[in-house]
Amino acid sequence: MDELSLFSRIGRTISLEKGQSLIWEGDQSLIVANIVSGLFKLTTSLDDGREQIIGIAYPADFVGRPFGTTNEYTVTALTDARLCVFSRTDFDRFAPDHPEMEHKLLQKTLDELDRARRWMLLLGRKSAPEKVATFLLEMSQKLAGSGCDTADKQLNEFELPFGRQQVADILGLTIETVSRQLTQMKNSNLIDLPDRRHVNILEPERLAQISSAQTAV
Amino acid sequence: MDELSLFSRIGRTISLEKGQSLIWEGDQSLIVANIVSGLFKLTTSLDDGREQIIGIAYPADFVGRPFGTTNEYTVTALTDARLCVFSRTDFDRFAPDHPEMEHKLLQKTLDELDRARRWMLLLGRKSAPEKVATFLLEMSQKLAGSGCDTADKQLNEFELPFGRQQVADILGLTIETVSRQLTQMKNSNLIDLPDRRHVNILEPERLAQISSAQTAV
DNA sequence: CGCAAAATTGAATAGTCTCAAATGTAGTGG
DNA sequence: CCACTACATTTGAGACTATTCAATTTTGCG
Repeated sequence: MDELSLFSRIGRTISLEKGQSLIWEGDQSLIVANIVSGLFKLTTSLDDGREQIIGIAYPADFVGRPFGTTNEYTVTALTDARLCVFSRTDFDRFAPDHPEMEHKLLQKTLDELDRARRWMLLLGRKSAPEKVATFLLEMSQKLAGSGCDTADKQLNEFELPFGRQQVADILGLTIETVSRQLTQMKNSNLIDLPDRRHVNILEPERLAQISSAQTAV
Repeated sequence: MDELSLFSRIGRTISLEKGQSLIWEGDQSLIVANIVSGLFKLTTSLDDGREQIIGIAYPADFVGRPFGTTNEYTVTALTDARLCVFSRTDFDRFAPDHPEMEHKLLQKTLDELDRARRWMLLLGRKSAPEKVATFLLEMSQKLAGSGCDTADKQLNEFELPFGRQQVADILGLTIETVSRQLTQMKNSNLIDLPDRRHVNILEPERLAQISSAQTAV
């Protein structure tokens, strides 16, 4: 990310408080940004308020729509956060002259596309128990990657960075269904829920079975 | 696409018959390809056979996973088709030296990501009637873009390149539900279905209302 | 402690799916 | 040209899952 640090000079660092939005769906694409710290949700909504979380952005992730005129989604801070913001036109001019940066952005975008498409299978074809199980396993893997406590590939005890409604918006369910599935899993001793933000996976294998993981051939 | 034609020399053109697959989910990513002619579906499946179509690829589209080891989805021809195929390792070596090509690929990938995310809203939050209405409008727009008959922005009479089961796999519904929604729309005189592959949109505005299109602010 | 927000629980409903049967369509060979 | 077959689609009835709406409980915070 050498060139990115070079590029950083034409950007400016800003802070956002939890709940504030950086970009709105439907607005003109005026800025792009690199996340320095904090967690963001990317969302689209329907007129009547139904909302779908279409992505989560972590530190080092890139948000905004370069080379395009319109933002297709809203970007909102889930925690207090800091970003390095660039004007989109500056970025669009700068990028073609810095192929190494574009290459990295391409790789990130390809990864994001794979993730989005994997999630489409969940949204279109999985049942509520399958959705919740998949979500919990995915979170345990993602949060393990950040390397908090152990160097394990999976962390069975972790803090959820989302409220129940947000989990529902990620899975395409209602908050009530998410709640019911979680308590049911707790009652089956698959997981423990010490408080509403913490999850403890007691039986990862059984949870994986429930999640209908694709056959790793 | 000048550099692409240069690149084409290290690729070879192949033909696929309707129904044949070029790439399998879970397999190693050995090839990437440019579509010359024909239509493809990108799919992921669960163990028990449930399938989700996560994308459609048209001529000039790029398929396969560069800069990665595993294919996350299956690529299958929906019609007889021709492609220009490259070994992934060749492509991966070639690409970083051809920033203009990478730039175009980045733009395509960003567009794909936007489309995938828009579809996540449909899969996660829309009802069956909304899904079918959205699908019909999207198809009429996409097929109008190819410029068959008129230069209109929307073509109200068109041929569906999918069977009912494929429509179901695109929308995350069952074939029966798709069928019921279509006949219901036909009975309401919203659309006409001359034969099972042709659709005629009689009332685009009313269909747009049903589709719960996002507010274009 | 008391309040507002978040989460859980319950009962009833609606919507989609499942399973089964009937109908329609395209392609083949007589 | 027609009958026959295989396959795709439609239709129907019933079951079941997730939603809706309402009420209750829990949590975090001033």
